[in-house]
Amino acid sequence: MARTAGSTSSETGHRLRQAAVALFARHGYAAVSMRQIAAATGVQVGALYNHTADKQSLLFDLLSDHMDALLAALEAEALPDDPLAALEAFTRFHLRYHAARPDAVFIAYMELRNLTPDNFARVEAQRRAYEAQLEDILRRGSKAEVMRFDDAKLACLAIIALLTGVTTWFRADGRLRQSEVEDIYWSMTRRLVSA
Amino acid sequence: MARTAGSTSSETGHRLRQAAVALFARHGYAAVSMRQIAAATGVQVGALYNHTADKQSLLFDLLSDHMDALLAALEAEALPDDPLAALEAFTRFHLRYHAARPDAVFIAYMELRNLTPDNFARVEAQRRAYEAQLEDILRRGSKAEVMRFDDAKLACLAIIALLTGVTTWFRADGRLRQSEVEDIYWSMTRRLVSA
DNA sequence: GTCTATATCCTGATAGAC
DNA sequence: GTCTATCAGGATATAGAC
Repeated sequence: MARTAGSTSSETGHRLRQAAVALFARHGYAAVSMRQIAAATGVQVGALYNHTADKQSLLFDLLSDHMDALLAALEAEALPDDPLAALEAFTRFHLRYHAARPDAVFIAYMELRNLTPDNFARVEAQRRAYEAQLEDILRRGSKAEVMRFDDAKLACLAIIALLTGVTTWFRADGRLRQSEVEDIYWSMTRRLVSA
Repeated sequence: MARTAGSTSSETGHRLRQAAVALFARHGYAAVSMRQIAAATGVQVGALYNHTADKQSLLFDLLSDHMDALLAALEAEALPDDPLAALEAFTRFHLRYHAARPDAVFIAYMELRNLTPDNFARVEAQRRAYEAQLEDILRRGSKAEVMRFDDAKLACLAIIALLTGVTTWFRADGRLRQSEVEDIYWSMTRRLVSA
């Protein structure tokens, strides 16, 4: 597990993490003080340290737990064997999962540089494990000649960037519904690698 | 002009801005102190304030000047009238310009949230002006039936995300040369909107 | 234009009462 | 588990000598 200290299940611990995710997403890790987090949690600052060893552990736990949950959710999807069907399932899963938790997604790639080198390496490994699943789909699609691209690694990174970019503008009450966005982005992803 | 105080042309002013871009890109605006910037500039902290009104103005000037320069460089490209040729020119320009100044590009979209609301609005307007150029190409391509997509705005955002994502992994001494990356990404961009 | 010194405030983290 | 009080240090920004 990612946790180094403190409890996840306690009510205060839960509120602490919710407050930290929201504040880090809005202002950035370095710009948010433990006092601000305490206020948003509804306790005094000293009480926070019953639930996290320090500020760095708090950030690491948020990121690492997010990546754990993302990987677990993807595995629970049970992607089809057919490469094109798997790519569609991955695309829709990625969009749906990320749209549902914009704050956690945002800090998971904006606050990487505020992790200590050790913690960064661990979160990076989790991120690579996730991307490896997409790259595997692409390689299988290329081998089966139902997909075509110049470079599997770059196609993988391009699709991740394309899909994750949605989080910067998507709003649940915006012009387009979640399902419409999914359809449009699946259309673009399919074209990107079409044979 | 973006500048609110201080000089651009002085030697110290120039070093200050170079140091600030590098440090903000590596550690983030909020995590970098004026003392660190002074040390990297080669002066004492008090001297910085002869070249910038305060830390916020420094950030704003860096971002705003970057966007100004990006827009000016794009206009200097004199994109072709033909929509597909224009899209290729835009794609290669974007990749080339961004690969050449990774630090400035990085902070230009990572540090937006550390701008005051007024400053944020101004930089956002500059960014929209840049994206509007791409959207115009796409609309002309659609009208001429040499491009096809479900939604011009989303296709625009998707292409920007796709291309800008390159900055997160591209290294001049990496596996691929700049020209190879350009070719591969132009290939993917073309497919994305192909009729 | 740069320096040193300083004002004022805020930071993460801890100690010990309850 | 939460509180109050506090420590030691670092933050931005300014003043005034040179």
